[in-house]
Amino acid sequence: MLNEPVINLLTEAISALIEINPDIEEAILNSIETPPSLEFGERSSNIAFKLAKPLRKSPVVIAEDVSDNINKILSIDGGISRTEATKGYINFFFDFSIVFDKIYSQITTEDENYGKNNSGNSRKIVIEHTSINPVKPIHIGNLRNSILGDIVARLYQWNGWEVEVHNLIDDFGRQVATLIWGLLEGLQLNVIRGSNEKYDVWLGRLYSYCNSILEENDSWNKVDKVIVDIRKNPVIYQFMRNISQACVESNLETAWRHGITYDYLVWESDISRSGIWEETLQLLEKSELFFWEEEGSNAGCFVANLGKLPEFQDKKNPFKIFVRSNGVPTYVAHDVALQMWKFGLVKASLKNRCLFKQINESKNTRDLWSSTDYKIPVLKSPMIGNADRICNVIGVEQAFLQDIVKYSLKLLGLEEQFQNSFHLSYKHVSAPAVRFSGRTGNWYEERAWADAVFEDTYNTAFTAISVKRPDLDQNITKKQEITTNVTIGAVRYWLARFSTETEIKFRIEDATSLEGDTGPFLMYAYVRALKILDKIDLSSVKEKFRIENKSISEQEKRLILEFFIFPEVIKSAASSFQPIQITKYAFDLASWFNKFYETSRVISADNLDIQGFRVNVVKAFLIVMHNVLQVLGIPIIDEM
RNA sequence: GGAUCCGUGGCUCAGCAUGGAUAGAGCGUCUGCCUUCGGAGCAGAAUGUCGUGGGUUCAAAUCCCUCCGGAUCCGCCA
Repeated sequence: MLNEPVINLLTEAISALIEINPDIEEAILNSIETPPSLEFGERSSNIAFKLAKPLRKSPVVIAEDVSDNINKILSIDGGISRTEATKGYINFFFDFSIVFDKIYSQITTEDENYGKNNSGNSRKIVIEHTSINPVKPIHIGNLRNSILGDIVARLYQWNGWEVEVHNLIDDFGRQVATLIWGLLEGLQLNVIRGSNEKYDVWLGRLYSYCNSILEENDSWNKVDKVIVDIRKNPVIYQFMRNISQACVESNLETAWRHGITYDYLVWESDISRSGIWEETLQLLEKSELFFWEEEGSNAGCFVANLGKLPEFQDKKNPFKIFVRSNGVPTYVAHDVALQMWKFGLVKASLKNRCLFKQINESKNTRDLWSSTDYKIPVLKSPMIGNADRICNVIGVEQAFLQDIVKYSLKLLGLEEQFQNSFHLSYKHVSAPAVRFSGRTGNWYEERAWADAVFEDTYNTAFTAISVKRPDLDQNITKKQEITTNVTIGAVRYWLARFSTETEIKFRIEDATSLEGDTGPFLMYAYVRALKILDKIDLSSVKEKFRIENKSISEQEKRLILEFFIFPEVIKSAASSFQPIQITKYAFDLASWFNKFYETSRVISADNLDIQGFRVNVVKAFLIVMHNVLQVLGIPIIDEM
């Protein structure tokens, strides 16, 4: 919206110097940027540098020519008051009295939809996240996964996609079998559950204990037997399923308190028995790139020949085993089948039931469905799967396997699905001494569970609020409500504000921080803005005011510019799967509001025209900030 | 051995995709702003060979190569 008049003017002015072709059009489009400082205007173009070679003139001269041409054809209607050539750059200066008018009417008209677009065109994306083994509580590393996935889900909704969030429960894996082995052996008698201990926390301790016993006696083969029993013995299966279900429900409590919700729980055992692997195998067998190996070390295995793809040519071993010689498919084969199922390429005969009504931080309810082993489905379920796009949120250590999943689709000639398979990969959360690994059990680092981080942050926030709001001592319910919301905001923001390629170093004082580049900083800016409108007598505020560009301060201009770019940030963050872009934006927006707050008095403004203008700036800010917080899943509160 | 990612003030991180104006934040330190539209804030100061060495370019934190340091992956494990 801000760029369009700039592009039009540039194109017209440049056409006087050189013939416009699509390449130049694109170069003009890409040349627009935000200058480092407002002394260089509000928008600038470095197109003169790009034209230096074809025109065989210096960028400085070109910039001056273009700028002169623009000033000849300039009319104020587009909001641009003048241009200036500086050191080869062409800088555009806006008249904010005009520009703000436009953005204000757009923001107030669209209100809580400001920033949304329909580029998804109702296509469907399935986002899988969390997906932890149901034997332990959620730790801070899992929480990073969940929050990244949750924000990406919100982003896709804002981009007009239908979103379905899956959480895969691996109840057929080695970890569950280990736990079940321990329970069948009666090891729970040695790990007594505390009276207030959360169920998944206790299971986690028990699971850890099981591992240590197996390690001591080097008796891992006992787990192999349980793996078979779980599959073959209905009584043991049901026992396992009940334990897993209880663990998942305990995990869900943790997720919900952090504002994370799901649409569908996919149970690995249901998936395994639904026939999707067999169906997938039939499809794979039709391709000559997947075959049953008859000789060599892989004899008797069903393998994929990845060496046909340039991406895998330098691999030492281009053959990836999908089915072992004993007939059991590998993990990656399951993942390929699962991916095919999510795309609707194979039809699983799954039965579903509605488990819970989830309530998120905006008090909206959302049904949580689950696959089930019940003989008869409880209710008719909504359409599951049939995705146009898939995003799997999985740690970077699984990048190779996710590549195999994706490229298997390519080998099958499923180019469309190949292009729409995304792996949102992120690095681990680490402590100075230990890396939290769910596998080995050393995740059991004190205070690194999601619930513990929540509690620690809660306590820090509670102390802070006790100091800042002594008046709330009389209203403990309100105080707890605010503390809870501040905690959710702090933890969410902290886990989302790092690039996914950065390994987060877990330090409790960073995680629980409430000042500076944090969630509460954003929430506080919003509260401050609300308080202005609360306090001012709106009936005396001028709705039609006259203001000149020169009486609009730099802080006001910067804040208004932030309003403009929000819709672009929503698009960019979704297409790059980088929630950090939203946290950065939210922080900038709040920062500029705070600077505005310090320098531009609203209630005691110099005159009623300026006051009317500033009231509208505050109103626009509230809408944009509200929407950013919504995308981040940070609670929107009116006092703190 | 092969592959991928990371290395930016004392600490924790943005920026790199698509090369452009004085390399940005937050924390910590120091100085100011409590006659507060709510100080979880604001203004200012100090702190940088953007790991090293080369290359490409009018221009490199950003692209290419070398080396150093760190992480991860390359199972008939899941």
